[in-house]
Amino acid sequence: MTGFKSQDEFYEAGDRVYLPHLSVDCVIFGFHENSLKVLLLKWKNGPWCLPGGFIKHKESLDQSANRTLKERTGLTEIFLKQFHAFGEPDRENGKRAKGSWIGKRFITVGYYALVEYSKVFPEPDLLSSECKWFDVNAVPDLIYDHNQIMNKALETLRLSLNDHPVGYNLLPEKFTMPQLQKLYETILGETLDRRNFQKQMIALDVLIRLNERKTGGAHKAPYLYRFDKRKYDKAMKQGLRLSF
Amino acid sequence: MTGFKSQDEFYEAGDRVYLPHLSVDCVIFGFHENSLKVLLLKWKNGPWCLPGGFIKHKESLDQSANRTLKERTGLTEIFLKQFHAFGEPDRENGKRAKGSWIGKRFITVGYYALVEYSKVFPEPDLLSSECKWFDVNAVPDLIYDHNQIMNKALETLRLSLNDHPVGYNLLPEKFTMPQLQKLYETILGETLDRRNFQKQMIALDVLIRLNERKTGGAHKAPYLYRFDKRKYDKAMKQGLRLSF
DNA sequence: TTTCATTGTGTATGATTTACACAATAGTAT
DNA sequence: ATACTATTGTGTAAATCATACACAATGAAA
Repeated sequence: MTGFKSQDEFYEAGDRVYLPHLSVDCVIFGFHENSLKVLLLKWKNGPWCLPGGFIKHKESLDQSANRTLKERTGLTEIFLKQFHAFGEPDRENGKRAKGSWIGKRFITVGYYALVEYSKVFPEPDLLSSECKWFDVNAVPDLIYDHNQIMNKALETLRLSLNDHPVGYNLLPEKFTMPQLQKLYETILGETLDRRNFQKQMIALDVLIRLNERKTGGAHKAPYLYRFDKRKYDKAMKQGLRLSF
Repeated sequence: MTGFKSQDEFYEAGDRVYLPHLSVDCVIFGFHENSLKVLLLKWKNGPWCLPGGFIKHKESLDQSANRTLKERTGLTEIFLKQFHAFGEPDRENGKRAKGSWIGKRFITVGYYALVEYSKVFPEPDLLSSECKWFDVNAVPDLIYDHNQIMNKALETLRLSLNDHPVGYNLLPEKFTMPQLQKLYETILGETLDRRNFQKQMIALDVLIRLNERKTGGAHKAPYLYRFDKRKYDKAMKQGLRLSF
């Protein structure tokens, strides 16, 4: 909602800047304390919703989604992927502001993002009072069809796990094997064998084990790893194939 | 373009019926004479393009795509799947009709369909003079970004082959194992081992071998098969897993 | 110093995938 | 009629991959 000073101004004049009937919504995933999180916004005096935005007249869908993401998280150059367009005519039942351009029917294009939790500083937008992380298993009732959109994003993420080693996008630079495994287990919603998991990850040949261990935990200190960017990019181009 | 009597009327008054800035485009795949085909339209005095349509004010995206498909092929209840939305601001460079609603920028939602070639009777629309099948390997230069849209559809189809036994949608009711294999080979763009292919297909347990053979070929007559709808549907629900 | 939860590591078994060859047959050519 | 040719139908062995599983080492906390 760049360029608007107030909510009223946005309601009245948004259609000079944005295409009518079209929006993007972002399902922003992060990983923290062994659980998968999603970033949500709370409307002023209203329900929670996915962070979204509109499409400027000379802007691509991807640019619009990136802009939304930057405004909510401060992040640029992050993993962002379109996954589905939602266009039921009644998807926004109960919409207010009937008269305004924004009260009209909207088709929304869903994107999901994978971000490093610790690098995000959630920022509400003009219309919202709060912006914060929720555990994906404890998402409240969202506005319109936003629960459905979120679930579809999660499903897409699950299905694409085997082609995209998501650790690279969701974990901090240095991480442990148990952390990486928890990430997979959280996304898949099932537990995995520790030894077999490690074997497969090592076999991908995109990880470097550092000569450091993560201390501070109450037990045996695990090794730290990082991704080998060169090998990672090469593997991505060829298309990975995992089997969980 | 239901309801319009002429091209002029459609150009002038389309925006009373359709949402602005939004369209759907359909990549309709068929299989004939051992090659994968795609159905294209030719604009009057213009280039070839994908069959597309617009979204009525109270219509969902899926309904709009289904309507387009029905109008071009006569078919209903066919396999139709949304795969991507295309929204570059310059994707329609060189567009005519600048003044009209239709001359404005459009975001298009891509669908691909799998249809039985022999059941289709291609019908041009108001704006086009021809509607016919092209081999996917011999598609002409299409308007705007339609080549890109088609390629993305093909890529999506390839990636989803292992979850959707496409034979059911693309082949006639009775077909031979070599036909089914050719279909897979054509979509994947690689050859497969004959015995291993058959083994996997049989193992899916969705095929019934008939006590008939296909005669007329110059060589040994192959058995005919058909899908066992019950088992097929059941297998679909559980999610297939092939490995080509 | 003991305890406890967690980490690091290898092998054997079963399942899956791949590679591969020869006899039967339906038309075609002679 | 006969031989020819391209294509079909079929099974097994080897290699690869996925799975199941246990014990010693360690770091912090008690």
